[in-house]
Amino acid sequence: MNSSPLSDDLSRRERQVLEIVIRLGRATARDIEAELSDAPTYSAVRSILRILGAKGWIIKTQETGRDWYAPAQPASKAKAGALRSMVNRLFSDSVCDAACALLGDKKVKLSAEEAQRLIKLINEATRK
Amino acid sequence: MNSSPLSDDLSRRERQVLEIVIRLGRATARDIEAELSDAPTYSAVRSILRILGAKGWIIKTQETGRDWYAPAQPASKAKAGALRSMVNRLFSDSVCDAACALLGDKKVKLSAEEAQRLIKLINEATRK
DNA sequence: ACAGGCCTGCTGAAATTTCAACATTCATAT
DNA sequence: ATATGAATGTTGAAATTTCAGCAGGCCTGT
Repeated sequence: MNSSPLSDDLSRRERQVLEIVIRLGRATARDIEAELSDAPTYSAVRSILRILGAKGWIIKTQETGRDWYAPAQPASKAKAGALRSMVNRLFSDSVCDAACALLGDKKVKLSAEEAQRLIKLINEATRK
Repeated sequence: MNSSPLSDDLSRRERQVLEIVIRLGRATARDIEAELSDAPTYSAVRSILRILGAKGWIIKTQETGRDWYAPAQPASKAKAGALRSMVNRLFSDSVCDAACALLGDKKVKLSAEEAQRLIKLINEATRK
């Protein structure tokens, strides 16, 4: 079925690191070490990256002898996929319920532009 | 800071199980065993539940000698929190970007009621 | 050219997670 | 009242995850 990337296939550290790679889009091991709040050794970070590579979640490229890591899927797809997977697991796959939970938070404020962008998408997704 | 429930504090299995408890709202160990696609022993499921209890994520109540498990927070809060945490980690905390990723999926279809519900929330969240 | 620093690849051990088995207790139906 | 099936609590070993150290290679600046 639907592979649940950030959920079922990865250990805790692996997921943490993959999420950082996805958020940054492209990063070196040092970047990731810096992002990790409770980071272990640089060496350990690299171990995790190697595992993520072996599992096919990230790809490694060389540039002047330095390794760069990026999500195997385009970052936007990886993000959307992760979100959908969580919606599936937590909200019984109801995108509407999830979006409501997100937008219903009193602390969330939107600019006029943001509101417009969202409303446009909603209209497009509404069946006539 | 913001505790990242389903992210940093839990092992893979623990998160899997907690997500089920949150989705169901209230469940017995047997229920969870049934929901787990790659379930181990009933006994193992209970081990995980015990750990989740010790960590404070779920609470256990007795009813005619049977144990029921429920999220320590109301399920709706737990869900919203998990979502927010993912938005924070993957979308640099931009609720708008996350909602767009969710609603922008071509396969997502909304009913007229759903669209209305969302638009109402968006209006309320938009600063004048 | 070479020294210093930072990178990589690899390896194996510590720590955690995951799991199953066992003994015991409790509800229920006969 | 008691037998039966199912639930619980606990323990500890297997499996995985997590991590650090080391050797060697590649840039860079002097």
